[in-house]
Amino acid sequence: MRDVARAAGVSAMTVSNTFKYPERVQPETRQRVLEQALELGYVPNLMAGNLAAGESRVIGGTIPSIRNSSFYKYVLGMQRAVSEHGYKLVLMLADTMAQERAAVEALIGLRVAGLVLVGTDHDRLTVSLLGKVGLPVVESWTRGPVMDMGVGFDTSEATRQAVRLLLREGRRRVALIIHDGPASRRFVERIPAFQEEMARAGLSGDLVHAVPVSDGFGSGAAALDALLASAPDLEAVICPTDIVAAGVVFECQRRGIQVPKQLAVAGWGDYEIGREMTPQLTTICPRSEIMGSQAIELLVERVQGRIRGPRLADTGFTLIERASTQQVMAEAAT
Amino acid sequence: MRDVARAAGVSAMTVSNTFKYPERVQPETRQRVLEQALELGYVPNLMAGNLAAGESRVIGGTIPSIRNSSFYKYVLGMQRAVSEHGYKLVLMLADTMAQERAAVEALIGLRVAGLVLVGTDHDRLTVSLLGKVGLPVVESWTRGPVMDMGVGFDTSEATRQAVRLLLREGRRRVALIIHDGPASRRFVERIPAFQEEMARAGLSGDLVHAVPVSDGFGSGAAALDALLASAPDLEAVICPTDIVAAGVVFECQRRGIQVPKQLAVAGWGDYEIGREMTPQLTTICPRSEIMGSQAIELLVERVQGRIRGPRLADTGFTLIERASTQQVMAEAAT
DNA sequence: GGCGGTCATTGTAGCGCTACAGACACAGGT
DNA sequence: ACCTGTGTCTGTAGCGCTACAATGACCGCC
Repeated sequence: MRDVARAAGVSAMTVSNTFKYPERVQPETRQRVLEQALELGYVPNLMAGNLAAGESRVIGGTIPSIRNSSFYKYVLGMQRAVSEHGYKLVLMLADTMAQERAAVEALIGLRVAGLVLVGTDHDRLTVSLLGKVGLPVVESWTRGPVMDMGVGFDTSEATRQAVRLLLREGRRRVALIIHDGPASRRFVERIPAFQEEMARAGLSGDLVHAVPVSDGFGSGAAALDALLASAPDLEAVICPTDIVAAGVVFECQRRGIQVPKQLAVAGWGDYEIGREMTPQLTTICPRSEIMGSQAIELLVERVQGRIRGPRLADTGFTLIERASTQQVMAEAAT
Repeated sequence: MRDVARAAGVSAMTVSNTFKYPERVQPETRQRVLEQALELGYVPNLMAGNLAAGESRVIGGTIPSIRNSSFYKYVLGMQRAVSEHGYKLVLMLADTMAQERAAVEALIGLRVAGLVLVGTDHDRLTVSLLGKVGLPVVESWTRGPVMDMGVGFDTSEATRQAVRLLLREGRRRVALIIHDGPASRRFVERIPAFQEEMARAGLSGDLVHAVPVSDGFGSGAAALDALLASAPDLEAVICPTDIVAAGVVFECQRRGIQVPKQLAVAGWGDYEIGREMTPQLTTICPRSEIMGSQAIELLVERVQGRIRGPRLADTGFTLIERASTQQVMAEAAT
């Protein structure tokens, strides 16, 4: 900074102001400073700046995996919102709670202005740490209870709507596939909603099967295999993601089971593949991008002191009905 | 830090050492400090630390999009390698050159130890800036020429191998689909290799069609449409990604074109969908995870002064032959 | 008993920047 | 001539930490 100041014939403070408060310095002076900065390859040291100012315009986020296209849109939403507010978004990967804890510590170490985490399953230490440092935190993909603020939609209601759709189409023997494993507890929430809705129709909600996240399409094949073994009269499945649903459909094609005629398949997440494959997948669209931007909005408002206390934003969902669950005329329509 | 020091009855320096050089302080003292830190929710301020020490253990990365599963593995590889070396990885999204420039500036501002960028297409200012600050940079998914260091594989050779495979299977009318748009210039490299290899077999290499990245599966349908319009006798297509290849296959299913019998379809990237769909996709496997970890290895070695000067690591590729291009017995084998 | 060596711990200076208060020039009003 | 205000620029102190040198305390050895 000193070099730039000298080169431009001004004081260090003027260089600082040029970058932080451009309107405080005269256009010509600013111009001269910027030219010299460019010439010398000077980029203000954010670390020193934030240290001195005691605040940062960086928001941290952890993402459990970048495999899914829902997360893609979710991150896009966050990115768009941070840009609009003049913040930066830095992301760290966290597939396990231990990794999440390490990521959160690093981000606190960077003294980010706020944090966006996925879900409500966190290490005890992570939670107590966040409580102590008092950093604004948004938990996404959840309806709570949250540490501080949350964004998400009602997955129980979404599950119930999916069940009702299948029942309306005349299916009786309906199964629910979920994911299990350390980072997947959020799928478990869907079970009671599924069972309640089945019970309300006088049906059994015992066909629940869990598969690991990591197997992707393969999970669909495995789940179908297991479900058909215990229920050969299976008529419909609700999958944890469109990926699994696609896996189920592909496996049906291999086995000669007709979808949707013999088996209705509902997905979750409105992935691209669901729109493109044949038959197209019925799915729950989570409006991930809005969830991402909403998370940032909450954070920014909190940082700016415009809101305080716990918040929980409902970003809604849509049940998109497509060919994979439609009993009648499904093939004729193509 | 002072509070922790007071609470543990030691000096601030001892607290600092406890975190930065645990072996320098006696186990009991260390224990006492760590307890107090946990109690008070103290996390060392990385910014102040890095500022004082003049170095950081953070590596920055930009990713153009987190839509693809190749990038998923690539990022996983980087993450694994940074953990092994005691570094942190912070990621920023950059879909356009302008966004990349902003991300690079922010990361330089954070005074990261090194940077991993995707591809060699960068804003002029980004390149000159990186040159001036002298930060170690790895460009990935490329064979150069690079600013500093690079990792990647020979996409021309991969293209040639794909063409040869199709010719061996007896296809003559072969098309190449690529992506275009600002962030996709790397696909263009494949064109000369395609045309050369076709010419070598005495065939025309004029069937080259570009589609936008953003349309996903839809690009496949669009490309097939355009190609069939100009060449109804089309026998094979090489796609820029497995997503596009899947889109082509889905479109063929809609139109009643048999794959691979009437049309051979080769993908690129070894995405999950290519293994799971029917027919399975022939594809170029880029070994993305190794590319990610190799990028970090280069950076760490450079930072530690064990290597200097330009580097270009070849992480190789594999041509995986599956049903979507096999002329004979393709259906009988299922 | 004095000396060097080792080890745990501690002061001090300074990393690069910004908040804040002050300085200085100039305009306009009285 | 004096004051007030405005707009632009500058000096100083200090953000939280670490490098480095320095301080003791203790040990073993001649």
